[in-house]
Amino acid sequence: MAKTGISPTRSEDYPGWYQQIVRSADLAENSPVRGCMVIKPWGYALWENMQGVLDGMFKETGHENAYFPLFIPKSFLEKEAEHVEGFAKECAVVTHHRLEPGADGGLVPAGKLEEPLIVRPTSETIIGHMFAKWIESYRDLPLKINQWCNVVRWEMRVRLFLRTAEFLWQEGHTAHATKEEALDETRLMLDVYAKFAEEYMAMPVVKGEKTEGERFPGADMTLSIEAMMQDRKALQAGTSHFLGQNFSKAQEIKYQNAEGGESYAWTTSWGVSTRLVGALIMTHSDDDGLVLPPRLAPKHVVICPVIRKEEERAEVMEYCTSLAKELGEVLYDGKRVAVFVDDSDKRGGEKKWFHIKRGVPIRLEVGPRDIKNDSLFVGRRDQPKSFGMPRIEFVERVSEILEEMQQGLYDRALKLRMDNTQQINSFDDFKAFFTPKNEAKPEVHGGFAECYFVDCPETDALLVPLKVTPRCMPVDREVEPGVCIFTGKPTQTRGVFAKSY
RNA sequence: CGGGGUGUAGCGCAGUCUGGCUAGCGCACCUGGUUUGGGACCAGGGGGUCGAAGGUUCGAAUCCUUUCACCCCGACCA
Repeated sequence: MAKTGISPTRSEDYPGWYQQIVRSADLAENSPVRGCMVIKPWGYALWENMQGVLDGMFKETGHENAYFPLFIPKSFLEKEAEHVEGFAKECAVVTHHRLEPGADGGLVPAGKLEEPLIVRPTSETIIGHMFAKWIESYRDLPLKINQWCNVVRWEMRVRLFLRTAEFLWQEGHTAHATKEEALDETRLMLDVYAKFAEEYMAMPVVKGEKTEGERFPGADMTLSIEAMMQDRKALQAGTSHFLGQNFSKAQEIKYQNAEGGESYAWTTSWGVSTRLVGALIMTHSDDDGLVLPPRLAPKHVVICPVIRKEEERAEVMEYCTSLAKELGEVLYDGKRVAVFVDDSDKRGGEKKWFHIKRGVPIRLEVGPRDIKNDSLFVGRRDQPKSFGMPRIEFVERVSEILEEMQQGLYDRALKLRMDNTQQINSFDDFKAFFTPKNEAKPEVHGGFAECYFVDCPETDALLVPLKVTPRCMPVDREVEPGVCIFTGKPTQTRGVFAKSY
């Protein structure tokens, strides 16, 4: 069948396809508030599953959750110079605390605040302030805190989940006695993110260090995980920052060491956001709709009763209910298989497409014919054709099938990345790699280019017209001497370059 | 903030140049019927102060003035 669930398709119009996926899968929609989205139940359930897994991983690595204020006094943000510069342009500012009736019948702000409050764009400053109070002795370290919250960054251009003015995230903040310990923490949390991305989202990532230009404002080192989307652009999916003593010095996060002297703590921060939902969509979904990795899918199996005559209803429904109960006892990935019966009065085809678009991994169709044979009609979201299978066999194998799907998604995504990653050794080849054949309406092109380079302003300047950025300098790779393809200088640094979101 | 564009039903649009019946169409929605192993069909129906304000006119979605909002391309985007 040529007809696709989603129009436009990926190759016709990738950004348009993305928007349609979000809409058709009922994940989120725009709100009356500029730049802010409404996350709908199906999208939020997905986020909740992500939260659940990550939260468990944070706790396993010794972190505790806490909550800090939404508002940050302006003076707090002013303490770390680079930090101010990085965020000042995109802050929402609260200046009043009351509304009064105005002349034209509307309301006007009144009660001007002595000091404006900033809606947090990130919480280093307010959390650092509290850390300074909580930390007195080396015995109070390390301090490892995480917060799940919303933040606001006044973006001019927004895309649902990928970049919105308000978004949900977690931000981890830790303080350590030594530099080495803080660096270990920074690396550890990057590993946690990479593990989550690969094992749960089925999304392969490149772990690496950011160049100076791409670094978090106020950090000494920023690590990130970078994933390739289906249009071959890179998406930064998580970051972990080593903040050195920049914030501890700005905020007086000091402790008394074992020798009795006073030392500044070493701090880190790390975060992932609802952008991961966007990453998930762009990694796996196809021209028929959303595709969810089973480990994060809010529902694994939907049972669609096929009822042709009213007399059949009771028997079919009873069969479906008992099947749902039986499947619900099966364990997948350490939890019960999430199964539900869709008894809405949609027609068969419409119902099928509804669940395809929403990415439910497995659809089961059960009608009188199947009941007679004690078999099921099984549709897998990763395969175009449905097939019959005895009920007993399906119940036995459901967990295995889900895991097979999970692995299949990862393998497919990894293949896409490998097929579109090239080692490039000259600037001419580099330009050719990133220049679309059709400038007016660029086709899907490029990918990840791995090149020797020197992180310097000359390099950055050459990248600007190509709209390419250094994504990261991969860690865990052997270092050999080479020549920078941009400046011709000798170097030992290799980077991954790509167009990005 | 610069350049371009668009505001008409929940969504997508036509109508505006050249003013004129009760403002239309597709999808969605509601009702009834026929259907139902795959995105149904037939019939009927509900839903609009045409972005806002002012003006011209016998008459404005349409012309004029002002204004607001949004979108696209730049710029910006830890």
